Amino acid sequence: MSTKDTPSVDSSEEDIPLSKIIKRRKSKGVDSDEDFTIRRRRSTPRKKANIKETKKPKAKTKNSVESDDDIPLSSLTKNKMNNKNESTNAKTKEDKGEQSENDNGGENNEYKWWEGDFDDSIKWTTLEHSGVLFPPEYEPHGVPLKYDGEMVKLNAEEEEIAGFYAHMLETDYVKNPIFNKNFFDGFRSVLTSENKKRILKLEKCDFTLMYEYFQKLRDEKKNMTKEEKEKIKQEKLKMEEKYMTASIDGRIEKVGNFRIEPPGLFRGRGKHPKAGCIKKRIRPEDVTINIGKTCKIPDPPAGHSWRDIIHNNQVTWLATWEDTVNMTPKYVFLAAGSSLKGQSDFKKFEKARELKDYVLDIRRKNTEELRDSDLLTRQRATALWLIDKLALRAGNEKGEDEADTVGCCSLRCEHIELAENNTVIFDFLGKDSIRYYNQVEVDKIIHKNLKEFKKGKKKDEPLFNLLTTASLNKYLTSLMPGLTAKVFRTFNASFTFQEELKNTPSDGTVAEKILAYNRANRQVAILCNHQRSIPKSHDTSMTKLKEKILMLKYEKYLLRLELLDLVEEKTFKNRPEITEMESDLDDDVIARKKIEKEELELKKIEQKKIKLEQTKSESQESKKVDVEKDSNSDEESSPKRKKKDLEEPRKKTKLSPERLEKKILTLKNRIENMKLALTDRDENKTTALSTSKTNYIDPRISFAWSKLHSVPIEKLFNKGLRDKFKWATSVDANWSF
DNA sequence: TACCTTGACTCAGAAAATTAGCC
DNA sequence: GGGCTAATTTTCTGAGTCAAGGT
Repeated sequence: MSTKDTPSVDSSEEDIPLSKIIKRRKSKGVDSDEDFTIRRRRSTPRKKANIKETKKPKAKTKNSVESDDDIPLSSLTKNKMNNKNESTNAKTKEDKGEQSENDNGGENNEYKWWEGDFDDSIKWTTLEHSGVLFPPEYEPHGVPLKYDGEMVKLNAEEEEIAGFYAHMLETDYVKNPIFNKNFFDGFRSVLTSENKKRILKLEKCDFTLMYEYFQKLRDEKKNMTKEEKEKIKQEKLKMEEKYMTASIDGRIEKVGNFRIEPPGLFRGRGKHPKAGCIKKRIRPEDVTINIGKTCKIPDPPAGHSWRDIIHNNQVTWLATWEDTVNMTPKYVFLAAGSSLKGQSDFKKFEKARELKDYVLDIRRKNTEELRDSDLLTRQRATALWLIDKLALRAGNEKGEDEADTVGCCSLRCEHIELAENNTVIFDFLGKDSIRYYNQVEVDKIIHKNLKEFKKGKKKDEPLFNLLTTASLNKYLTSLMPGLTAKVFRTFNASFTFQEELKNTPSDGTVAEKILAYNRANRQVAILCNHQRSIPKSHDTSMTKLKEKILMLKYEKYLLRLELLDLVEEKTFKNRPEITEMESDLDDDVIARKKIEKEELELKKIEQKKIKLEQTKSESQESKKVDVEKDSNSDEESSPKRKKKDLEEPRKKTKLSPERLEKKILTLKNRIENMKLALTDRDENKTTALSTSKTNYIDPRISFAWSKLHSVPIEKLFNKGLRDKFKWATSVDANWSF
């Protein structure tokens, strides 16, 4: 089970109702940070100016007017965002370097919204963009479908749909009966009446000709010359360029998903009832554009028109259309590194930090409510306990036409098993149909409550039958403004991460520190149940890496023997790094590595010989001498010789003791680093670290840690993350979540 | 419902490893 | 033999995709 070392309740306030405590604290200006062992981050009360309550946008008319008269954001005052005592000395030269890397196209006048206040109820005052990019029109290839052994010529529409399926022949989707049924229904619906009479069963359809044709195209593309590939890339870039950015309040920012999703088969996850349904082609007539009122409306593709043009500056999307499978809206947004997304991220993490001031009281009140006489209250308290301790998602109700996945509020009796010693076994499919399995020892009262909630219910009945996410969130908001179930996940992820980072060896190497960082990250990923499928090549690459380490150890062993031949061992009396034998390098391994090394050398010699013979046949006699020389060495390396060699003294490098010593130490470092990489990779095979890093862990923790331990931020965040989190770069080494 | 965040997966191309050739 | 560079192959990374959540 994942546990978190979260703060304990302040005993002096234990018996006072939560609402009174909050009121009392607010009136006294008491900051509950005192309750925490982690470092305080501010002396002034948490600024509220930056964290405005999220106003529910008013119901908007289709053509609501943008407020062009609003004050430009850039003119707003300097801020308190990374509070003064933290940020004043944090602007190092290094920071400036980082910023220049992050800004748009190398310009230095980047909009640093985090250095001022921002009002996020109005998302923009002017917004200009080029609309969306449509996928190319379908071009028929004429490859037929085989039905019951006979060729069937398809028209363009039929062929396109058949092609969607043919593309997926090697995937697991085609093993899913729901996927197949939905596809086949969709396919038959576009068939001509003649083909409809003929094509009756999917099992009799053979898409391999099309599949092979697509493979051929793929190979051709792969085998293009570098120049051809580059030309295509440039052409694509040229075509896409204008869609890639938008001008928001006069600033150029990147657009995220400017490409309209191409038609295809819906790849619903898990047992999604609509998996395999046809996603129809989206036309300009389906797309609504959101743009500044005075800005130029992008031209739709020739012969087409947009569905609608609106000017709604209370939302961030640039375009929207309706998904033809689930009838839900899809949007085009700015990229993750944009100011709007950055502000949203910042707000999210500040909200989670705000919870730190409330969480002790909320937990205490919740502990009381676990024993409340009212059933709804007990259910709510138990659910909140699970959300807090296990970082479960809220768990909204889901429709019949969606995959059967659950979160906390939608858990059913069948999803938990009550075992001995107050243990609860959770086993259900969560978001994306990822299995959540956890055996947890819980508080006695939780076990008792769950038992009570299950009593008399069938296995498919809801565990928390009186609770909904809406009612839970309404309750949470009454405890802290803007608090919802989701905030607990962010709070606990960031808090856990910060706590785990305390295990960083401050005198360790950079590699050791990174391992500690990844381990902390991994604890969060485990807590949030972020899984990934084991990479196909995992076992092979692990074996390879292990063998490589052994080979290095063997080489180090040879050098050590040589050194000890030249220098007396007692010289290295207090130098275990020189004298110590590698624990896993026993006689068998030494013998095996010896053979491997020799085989490698043999191979090299043979290759050299082949090469030389080629040269010889091509050119003059003068090479003959060399060839003979090599042939001799080959003779010596015959299997017979190999066996003999095992008992013979090893070859020496004839290096000086100083050089030998240096080489041994270099090898030692290489071995250590490789071992760390191996451990890291193995521990990571089923856990996806990126999701928590991107969405749940406050990036300021990482920037602070990177400064505190002198680990380059590039080792922790890739370019995309550095761009996304540029607002967090200026925290100092002692910043605390 | 509308709007936005969270999430796993894919695949192109970057990076690393390996090989070849030269001095 | 060793050090270096360039070419080629293999492995890994991350940007992009779009589905699936929460509020």
